[in-house]
Amino acid sequence: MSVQERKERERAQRHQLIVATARDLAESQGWEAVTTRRLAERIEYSQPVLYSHFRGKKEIVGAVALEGFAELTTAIRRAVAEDPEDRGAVSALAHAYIDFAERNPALYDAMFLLDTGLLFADETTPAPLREAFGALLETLGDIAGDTEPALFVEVFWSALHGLAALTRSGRLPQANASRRLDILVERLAGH
Amino acid sequence: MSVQERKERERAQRHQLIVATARDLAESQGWEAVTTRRLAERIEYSQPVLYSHFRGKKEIVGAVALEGFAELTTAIRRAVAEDPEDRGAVSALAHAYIDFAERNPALYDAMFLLDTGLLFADETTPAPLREAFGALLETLGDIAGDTEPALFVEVFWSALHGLAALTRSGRLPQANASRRLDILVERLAGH
DNA sequence: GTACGATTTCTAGCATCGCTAGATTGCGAT
DNA sequence: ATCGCAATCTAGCGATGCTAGAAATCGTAC
Repeated sequence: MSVQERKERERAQRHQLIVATARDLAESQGWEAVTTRRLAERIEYSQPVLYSHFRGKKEIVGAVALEGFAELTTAIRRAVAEDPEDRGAVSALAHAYIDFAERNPALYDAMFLLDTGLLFADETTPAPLREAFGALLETLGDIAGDTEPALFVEVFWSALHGLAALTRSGRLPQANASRRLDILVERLAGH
Repeated sequence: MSVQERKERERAQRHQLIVATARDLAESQGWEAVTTRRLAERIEYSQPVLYSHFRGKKEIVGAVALEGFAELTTAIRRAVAEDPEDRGAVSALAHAYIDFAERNPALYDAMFLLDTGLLFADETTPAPLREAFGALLETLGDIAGDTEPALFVEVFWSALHGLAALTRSGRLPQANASRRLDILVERLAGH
């Protein structure tokens, strides 16, 4: 049975190669440059191979997004751990979120902008998504006051996403991005 | 010179027909269904005619977006006028914004999601965009407190957009949308 | 070592996309 | 009625995502 195991291992490796290549390409030239032909050329296989791993391009973007959620979770947890005070933690979380979006624009797009078919708040929601939401809940739940924690987290997250999305698309000027974030945190977390 | 005038009038009419058709098509079947071929067929002209009015598809989407900004402005102003009390006005504005996004999803996408090449906060920013921002500023400026009004408005707007965008893309459940909005308004406007 | 059989991979192609060059038409001016 | 210009169309280019069917590869059995 060793042969089959090797094949599976190689398959898994190639699967990961596709995801990593798509991410690389997206981060360096934007998602519009991630075409099945370019992707196939980069991994040194023909296009149909992609379809033996993924249902289509959408699912490849989804796989990249999943990586993103895992990384966002650790980025948030790390930032909060460095500043565990209530108010400081919230601010650290917010800045970590925005930093993440700024440093991985294509990854962020895959997670929150592009259509990946990934289901959020649902029974079939992939673990990394739940985990990321959990990371937010851990620190933001404390300052929810009398509002339902999950709902408050969704609101906070939405506000962060709004800033990230509008800034990224050039609809908000790059300047004062940090001041905007501070205003938001003060109002949402304040007393 | 009446001939030339008639031609210009007809041209302007056709220009508007293209925009209206693109918007119709987008609102009824999504922007991915708005192709130059389908658009040309609907207006009963060949594709190249589109390019005698617009530089390309992007500019057509931009023209639709411009309509959206004008309509958003009146929607906000009307909502605020109906409830001019400070706190009520802010809540009315927020609900009007979210209602607008929900009722005109494709239009909203053109304004805030798709790449239209429209420049925001810039000298060359089209009037309807400035006007929309102005409408926000009129009511939100009052509750900015000691923070710079323009900056506060940007933050408020971002938060609204975050809610709208995540809800629209299915990343936030449809349920409780109104409660989320109330939480947001209370935290941003309250104190 | 060789030949078979199944799995893997590739070649080639489809329909569709945004966009454009060059032919063709139609219309106002003479 | 005819000419010339402007408006419009036909036809096509290089891409896109995706797939059917041919070709090659590789483990297995003799």
